[in-house]
Amino acid sequence: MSKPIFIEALNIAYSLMRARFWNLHWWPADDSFEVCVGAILTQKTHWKNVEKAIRALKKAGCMNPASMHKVNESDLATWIRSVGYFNVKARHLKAFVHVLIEEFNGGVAAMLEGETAVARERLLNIKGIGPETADCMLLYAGGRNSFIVNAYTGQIFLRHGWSPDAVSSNDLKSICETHISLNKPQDLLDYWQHYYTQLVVIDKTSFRPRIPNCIKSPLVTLLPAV
DNA sequence: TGCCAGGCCGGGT
DNA sequence: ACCCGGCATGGC
Repeated sequence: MSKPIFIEALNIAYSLMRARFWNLHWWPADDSFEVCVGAILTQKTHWKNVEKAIRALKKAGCMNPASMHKVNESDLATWIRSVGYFNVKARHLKAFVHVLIEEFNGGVAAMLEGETAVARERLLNIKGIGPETADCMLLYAGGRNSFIVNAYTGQIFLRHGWSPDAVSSNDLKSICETHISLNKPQDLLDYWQHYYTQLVVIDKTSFRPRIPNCIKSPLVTLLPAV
């Protein structure tokens, strides 16, 4: 298992991000089912476009497990058109609600219960749900302690020298889950929820990863670049 | 105008 | 175990 160069930075970074983005909350949704739907819709997609689709689903009376299970896939696709990849995403939404209804009686909480690793594996077995989507569902809809690693996380960690290059997403996830910690475990959920949100927001506002050695992150103005 | 968003799947080496 | 094309609209 590879290790980060500068483990302390992971928790120090939180203080810096928190100071900058004070109490940034996520995930924007009315209930846990909507979190899951949003997680699938936002794959490689601007959240603005997801908002449109969510409004359309609500207008169609489809933003609940039972209705979404009943409607046909092509109707679903027309309502979520604005997110792009609407045909595949309609199929993935149907796959998700199928399991949700058939195995858990439509209960999102029930689906995300139990051993975290087991619940996560259950999600990953559904076509259209990969690591990031599963962890978003667990962390934001299920209130489970599953740290979310996405492309941004790796880029930002690499840029600051917090992880060696070529660290896999799985390794990065365990590194974070081991070292991004608190003395009070009961606050860990909130901590990890903020952490992911802030990393995404930082990257959206300040940095495009395709320029190598780019030093523009707001964190770098506070922490020396490695 | 062209580039790219809060990924994931399937098929090919 | 990686690598890559496909999926597709909308905003800047």
